[in-house]
Amino acid sequence: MASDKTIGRLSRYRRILYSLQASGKANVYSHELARLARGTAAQVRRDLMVLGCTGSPTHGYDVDCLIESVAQVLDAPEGQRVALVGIGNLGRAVLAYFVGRRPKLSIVAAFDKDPQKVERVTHGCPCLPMDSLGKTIREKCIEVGIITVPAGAAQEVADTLCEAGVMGLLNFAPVRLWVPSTVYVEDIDVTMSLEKVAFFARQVKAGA
Amino acid sequence: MASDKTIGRLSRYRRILYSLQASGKANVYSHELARLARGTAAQVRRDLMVLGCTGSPTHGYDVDCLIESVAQVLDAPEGQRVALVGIGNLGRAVLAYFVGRRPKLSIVAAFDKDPQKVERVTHGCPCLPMDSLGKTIREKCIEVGIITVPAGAAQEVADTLCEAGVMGLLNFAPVRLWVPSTVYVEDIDVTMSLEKVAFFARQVKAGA
DNA sequence: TGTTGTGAATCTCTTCACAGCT
DNA sequence: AGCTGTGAAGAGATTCACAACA
Repeated sequence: MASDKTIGRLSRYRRILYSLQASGKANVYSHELARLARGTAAQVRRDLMVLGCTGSPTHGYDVDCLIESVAQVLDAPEGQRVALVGIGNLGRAVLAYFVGRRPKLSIVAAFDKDPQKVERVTHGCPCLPMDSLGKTIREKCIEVGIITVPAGAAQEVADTLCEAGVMGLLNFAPVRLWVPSTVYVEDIDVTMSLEKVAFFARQVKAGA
Repeated sequence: MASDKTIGRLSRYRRILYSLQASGKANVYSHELARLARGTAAQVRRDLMVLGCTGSPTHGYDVDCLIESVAQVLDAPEGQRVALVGIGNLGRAVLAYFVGRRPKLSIVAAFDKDPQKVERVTHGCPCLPMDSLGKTIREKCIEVGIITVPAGAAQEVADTLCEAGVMGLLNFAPVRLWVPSTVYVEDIDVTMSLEKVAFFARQVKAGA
């Protein structure tokens, strides 16, 4: 149905729509949304086609309706639970950002192998010991895992998560994870992104 | 010349090549590299075409030669300097990961508006006050900026960085940055990635 | 045999362009 | 006039497939 890329952009649109809503804007044109989302008007319209929601030539799209429609695609009606593994600086940053932001997608448990970090509550999220990982995933019906452990520990964590029934992983560790083909993995590779930026920063200077 | 995507993959290949080198492997076939990089053999060969380096049907590619060739594309001979702005959990995570990892791409200064965090050295990187941002960028000839400040502060930081001559930005803040068209921006949008993972985690379960 | 290097084919994503609407 | 919705065209990236080679 909707491609990987479209799903990503719908998420981005949603953030923009929330801020438009907060600023009291009731309607939005595709070209406005495009400007705010680094895209073209045609692309926005294409993406919005996957939602049921239709726009009007006179007022554009209704902001509330779009938010509703995006939620219908992106959010699970019954909600989805997420576990974060690795409470280092990165893990804490992700926790701090996410807690309470999406009612339908909440980080319900964090794990670390360091007992110092465990048995506390960080950003409203209980921190649990690593050896209870599989058990907790099953008990709390957690479907998504965020891996913020060092590279050397990532595969083992992924194995435990997958075995416990997680169907999607957001992986910050700079290694390829081997998981069953039914599990969706998205990598966030900061080194790659930074090297890309450095490369194109140079190109611009050299080229046109 | 080389596309955005190819440059990204070259960076990924490099990491894999380093680990192959560390494990004493002298040669590698395209299909091996593909397996380690989530790609196809044909794709790897295409990507490697942009390097001068050529492989042999009998032994595949020479690992040392590939590393050398990738460096010739990705690294600036004279090196590039990076500044990180925003020493929160996320900023510290990025600092900790990067320090000393790439001789040709080093974070030479970090900035924060909180005086508590300033005048210290984190992970071998001097932390400076925000009001010296522009001045330091110019003095140290910094070409790349990493933005790890909250969303509300990101645009202002970007403005200062661009004005001081930075040509590339790696942006973690969930906002669109407005910069001159000569500046390359790469966004890392964790919310988007997580929502994508959650979406496809559900699809797999529902679909095939 | 099994690999590389690459033209050609294919697939996917994006943009164009315009009918239909208000 | 200026927008949406969308078929069709275009651009870009990936994969195929095979000649050349060791």
